[in-house]
Amino acid sequence: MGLEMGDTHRSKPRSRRGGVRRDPAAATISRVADAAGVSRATVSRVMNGSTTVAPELAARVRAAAEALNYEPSLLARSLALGRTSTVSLIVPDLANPMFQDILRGLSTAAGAHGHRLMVAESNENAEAEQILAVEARRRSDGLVLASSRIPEPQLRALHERLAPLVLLNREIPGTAVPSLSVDYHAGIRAIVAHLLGYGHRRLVYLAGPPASTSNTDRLVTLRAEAAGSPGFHLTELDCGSTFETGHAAARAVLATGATAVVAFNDMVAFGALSGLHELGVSVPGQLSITGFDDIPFARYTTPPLTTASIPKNELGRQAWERLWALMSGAPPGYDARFQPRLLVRDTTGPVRA
Amino acid sequence: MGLEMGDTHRSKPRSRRGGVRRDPAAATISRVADAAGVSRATVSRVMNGSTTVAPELAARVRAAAEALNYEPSLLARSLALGRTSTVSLIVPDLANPMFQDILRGLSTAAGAHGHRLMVAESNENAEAEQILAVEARRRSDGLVLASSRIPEPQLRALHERLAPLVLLNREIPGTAVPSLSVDYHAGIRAIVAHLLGYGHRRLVYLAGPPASTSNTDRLVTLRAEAAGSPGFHLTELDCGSTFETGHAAARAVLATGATAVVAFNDMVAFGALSGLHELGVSVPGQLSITGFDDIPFARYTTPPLTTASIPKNELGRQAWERLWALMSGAPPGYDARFQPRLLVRDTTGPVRA
DNA sequence: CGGAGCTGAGTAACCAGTTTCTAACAGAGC
DNA sequence: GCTCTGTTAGAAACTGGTTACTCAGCTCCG
Repeated sequence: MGLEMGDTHRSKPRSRRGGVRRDPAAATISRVADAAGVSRATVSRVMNGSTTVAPELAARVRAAAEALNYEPSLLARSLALGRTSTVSLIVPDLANPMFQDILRGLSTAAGAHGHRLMVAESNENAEAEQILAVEARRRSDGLVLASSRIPEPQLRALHERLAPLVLLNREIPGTAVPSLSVDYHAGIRAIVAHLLGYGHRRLVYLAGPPASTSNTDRLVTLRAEAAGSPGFHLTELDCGSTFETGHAAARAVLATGATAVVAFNDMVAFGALSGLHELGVSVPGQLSITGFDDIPFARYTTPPLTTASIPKNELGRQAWERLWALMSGAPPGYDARFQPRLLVRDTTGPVRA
Repeated sequence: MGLEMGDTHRSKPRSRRGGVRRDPAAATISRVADAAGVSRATVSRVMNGSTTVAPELAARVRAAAEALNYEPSLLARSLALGRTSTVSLIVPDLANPMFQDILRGLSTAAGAHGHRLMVAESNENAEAEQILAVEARRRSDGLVLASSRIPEPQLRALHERLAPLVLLNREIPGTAVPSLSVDYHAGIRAIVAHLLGYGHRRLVYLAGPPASTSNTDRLVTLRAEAAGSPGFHLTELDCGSTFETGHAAARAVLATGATAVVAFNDMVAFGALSGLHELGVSVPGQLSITGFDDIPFARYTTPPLTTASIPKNELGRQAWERLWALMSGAPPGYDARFQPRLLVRDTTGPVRA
């Protein structure tokens, strides 16, 4: 049975009046309906697998769609359905492998539920992040903010516009916004205990971006530990979150006279390691270094990096679960705070006698 | 002048009949129009900065929009305008910093023209990439495929559906699809010349993903060089494109008896460097290693990596230019093939006597 | 043989915007 | 004072889909 170019149900002649200049050859549902000699409703039913269409009619519609290379407009579909089947993730720095693992976990979980992930990067810029967040949210059904740098007051003012919203490594106290985080306090305590155990008493902290709340967490704990242990001396050095900043800090680190370096994260630790190596400093002989996150290459540095591992993939996966619950009206799970696991590798050792 | 909750132009009562369950409190253009006592057309004009609205009316509309927290639906807007002001980028592996630089260049350039970038990752999977490409393209106004792993026949069959399309490190001969690429042949020749200059004659190539055309390019050139230089012996080792695969190849590299390693890219080189170090091999004393791409941390490895640098940011920026030309009907620029620049750092040295 | 029940497909309302056309009104010119 | 013209804003068509409602036609049963 061939295609009948039936006239019966032709939609009213398109006068192209209020229209927009647009590809006139583009296949739309109306064109397919005309070609198959059925109504738009029937085409829609066939395309969506409704069973209430006679097999022979359905075949004709499918043939027409095929012949015209028809693909339903996702835009129109989303508008009609009121959902895009898309969720967004915003991260401060895509270059940080930590966020990539989160991204993968989220993307995979979302994909398994038929949702696509859109990713945007704020480049550590809180202003840009706010704009991005609002816009990304408007184009999708839900939003995940990872390590948001948006200051608390703005975030608090914004969170209703962003819902359904899930936060990673961030929370808004007093609201119901689901939050998944890492216990940086515990991680830092483990690192400090490890270093103290090796006899280190003079530590230097390479601080991350000031807008990072997880940086604040680390700092608070370090100061508390320093205050609580007699003989423990802590120096703080403003650094950043990248190789470059870590590398650039090497000389300043040496100047502090510290015997161990607690870096904001693995990238900074790696940069510092490289910088110190260039200065002829042996690690861990002269100086111990720790990172944080356990990004993939941490175990391949020379020497392999002692760091605190966090469940990045799991953060992404559970972020999806919370978001999905929110979107489908179910109660989201309880907030979770993951405990980092100290991985002792070879950048830490006994303090030099 | 306050808000008049005028009734005059109220749109016909919404019977919620054909409708979808949806947030009934959501601010729409109709609601704003009602609140301001004007028509939807007027609200639209005000929101888009049309000057043909009386200032006092415009103010009333703005006040109403403000009061209702109105934000135009990007979906509806895109549908009506026939454009989304969004472009998509698909990469095989977001974890590769090389793609991040491309991403940044593209994102920045697109942003400067009021366009947003959506990113998706194919995980080196050609099947997934095809699906992603089609879907991403349908949600945006244009598409950039970076180092596409889609086999030539499929890509050729697909390229019209994907237009406007720009390819990075890939081309479809005989079509008008703009393509920006890196001259891997030249890069490899430079690397080989450098190694031969140091006296190396036995080289091993750590091959990248088989689906990567740039891997094929490298391989072709290496074989040609080997065939053309008497005494030049080449071994090929299947590897991959990540730290892990490079690391895992270390033992096999040693077994070849080669004096120099040409790695597919910097990540593989880094992994191999780490693996060799663990085996007690000194670089470049016993073995020289080269990478490719010059990703940010290449200069921070121990020792810093000799590699071929490519203009990643520029690839992204020019990809936008080509795409923008395509979208606005202008002639895209000529295809360009960028010449890598050899960066001699410290992982290469004279062959051991 | 007629009415109830079921099935299948069309009609039209709807999503939330933009834009063309048109009508009302005001001011200018004769 | 009347017509012509220019502005302004509303009505309605349009983007491309989905779906509630309706109705025609068939089957089945009393």
